[in-house]
Amino acid sequence: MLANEQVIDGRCERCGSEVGKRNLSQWFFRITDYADRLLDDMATLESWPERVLTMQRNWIGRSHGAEVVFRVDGADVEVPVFTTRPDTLFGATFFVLAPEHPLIDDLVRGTPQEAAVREYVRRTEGETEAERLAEDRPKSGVATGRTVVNPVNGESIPVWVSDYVLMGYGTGAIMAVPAHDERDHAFATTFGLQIRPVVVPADGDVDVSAAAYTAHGADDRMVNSGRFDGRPADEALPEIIAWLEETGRGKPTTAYRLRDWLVSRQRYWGAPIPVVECPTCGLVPVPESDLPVVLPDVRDYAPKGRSPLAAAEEWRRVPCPTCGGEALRETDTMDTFVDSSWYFIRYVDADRDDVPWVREHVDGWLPVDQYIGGVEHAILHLLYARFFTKVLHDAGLIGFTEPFANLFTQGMIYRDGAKMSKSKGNVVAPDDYVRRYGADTLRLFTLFMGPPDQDKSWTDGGIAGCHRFLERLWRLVADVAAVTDGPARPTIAEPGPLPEALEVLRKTHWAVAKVSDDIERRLMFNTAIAACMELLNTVERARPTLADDPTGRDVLRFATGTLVALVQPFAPHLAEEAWEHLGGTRLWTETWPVAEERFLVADTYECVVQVNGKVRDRVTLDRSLSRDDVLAAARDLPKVRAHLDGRTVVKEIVVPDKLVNLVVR
RNA sequence: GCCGGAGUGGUGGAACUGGUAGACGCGCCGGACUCAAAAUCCGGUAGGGGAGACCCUGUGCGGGUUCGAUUCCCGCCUCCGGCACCA
Repeated sequence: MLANEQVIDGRCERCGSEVGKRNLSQWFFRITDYADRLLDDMATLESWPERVLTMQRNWIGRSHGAEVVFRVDGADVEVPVFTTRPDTLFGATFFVLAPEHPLIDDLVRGTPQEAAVREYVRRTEGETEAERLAEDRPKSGVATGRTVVNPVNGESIPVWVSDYVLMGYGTGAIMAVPAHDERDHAFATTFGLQIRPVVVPADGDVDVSAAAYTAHGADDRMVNSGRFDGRPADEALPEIIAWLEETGRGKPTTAYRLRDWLVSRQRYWGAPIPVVECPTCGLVPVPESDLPVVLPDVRDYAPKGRSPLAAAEEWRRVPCPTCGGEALRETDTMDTFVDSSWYFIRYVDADRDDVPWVREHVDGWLPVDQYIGGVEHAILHLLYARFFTKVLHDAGLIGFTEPFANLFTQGMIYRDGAKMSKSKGNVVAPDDYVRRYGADTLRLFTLFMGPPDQDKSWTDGGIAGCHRFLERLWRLVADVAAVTDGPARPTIAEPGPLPEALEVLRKTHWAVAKVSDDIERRLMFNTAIAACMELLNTVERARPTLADDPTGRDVLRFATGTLVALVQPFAPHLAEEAWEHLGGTRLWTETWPVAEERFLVADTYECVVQVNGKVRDRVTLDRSLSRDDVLAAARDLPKVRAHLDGRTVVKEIVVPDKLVNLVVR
């Protein structure tokens, strides 16, 4: 019913009910075939957040090592194991099979241990996932009474069965090296098995009776390892792998933590898996001309351990696409993550009903330039979508191999530790705040709280401040509309005589540049909103003066109209109303304001003057001054002079239009 | 345990490319308006010293590079997130 990724602490990530085990034949996507490409292509995802890439990397969990074949004593059976530490092969003192290992039956049949082993296997099968993964769980296991031969030294070592070995990773069997693996060490200690060190640090022996020696010192040497004795461990490792390969007892291998993607769901809502089961032909895919398979109408949608579709008898019965005989449809439906893995491709051609999409259209629009989603999708949706894209590319259906060129992950909002999300019933109920302050205030505040990629804790405090800002903006608009007229945002050719007019013009153009950049490039809505607040403060301060002058009134209108336009993305309702109040019609059809270069740069700047790196004074200087003039002006400042008195200037640093630093001794 | 991310005032956060630390907001303090309160407006608000002009200290801790470090490098601490019996 669920994929590995959808089980959190042994519970369903959606509904929280306990996950149980049942044997079912189900459908998988072979995502493991793409493990290497999913990993390696991450190098091309330069702008993806590091944490997402890391999570995917961990999830795929590629590790290089070797497969080593052990032969069962007294039987013509070979059991391969996977190890990342072939250099510790000589230290293998026992061997462990996962309880689900298919070989167990044959190994114990008719032996005195058969009953005990079967009992143990039965017990572990009954355990829930949560029980089996519980932390600090004491090791359990049972001896089979059988032995296998260690290929490197011919030694016979006992075979045990234990649930600390997972059937789903590697080969479901391990060579146990208690001297150099913590888990094997714990097991050996529990059952009194031999612990033999084979890799030791250069400075002498290490006590492996208390704990495993798992470090990889650069000077580690081999001991108890036959002809490798005394060799540096890091040199011996590749030699042992080469030797295993030459003698046919092993080979280099790569193992992955990633499992195949279980897509079968025994639910109604989901795309039916388009397969027909025919008594004569077996499993037959539904021909393309009959796709898509559409869900039947059913009375009862509730899952009851088998798919609700199984009850739709008429829908199930179809002629076999191959032989035409009586056959039955597959009744599993697909995981809904399957749909979200390619919806963005379908969006490009959403109104077609003959084909899902036309390649030329899709290649023209995709990959998605900027994808935005929550971090919670880091390893589910985003990994699946990448996988689908590669599969569709390999099938020649699209021309690109990664779906999302740039990824931005927004943080989550928490209150009292619970996340604010659709699926968790919105702990911070927006409705209350919408009722109290309106949707504009809520939206503005949500964006003002901080950078959108960070998690946030909701606090009621600040929202009133955002509401106050919008009220002040509204009052400004009303005041300006009352004392001026003309277009909502007039064109300003010259600032006129008032210094306030120039200041307001500069601030307005500064805000346009800042807000545009914050929205488009930086995705920092909090600082964009702060810039709007600054502009409001400046305009409000200058308002009485500007209102008394004809050009000033134009500037006032211009600044106010611009401010309204800049606020529009964050508070659209109020902005539209305000725009109309200023005499405009539809703000959302206007073009975005553009900052004028001539108002962005002033003739003067405030030069910071440091002595030995410490700020001692500031002075307003003309931009046109030469380096020498700047230095002279700086040195002439009384406060600076006091710090230079009786000392020698050994270095003068001038950062143009910014600061001067005088280094004295 | 492994892997990521982050530590800045009372508080959310800002400082984008190594160049004025604390923008903007909240809170708090003082003032104006008011019979009073609310709302609104004005001023103040990193810490310490000083009557004051000013001075010193300060971006988790300890070092380093640099004329100059919240920003770069090395070593630690703490918190958050992901994975976790993965051989």
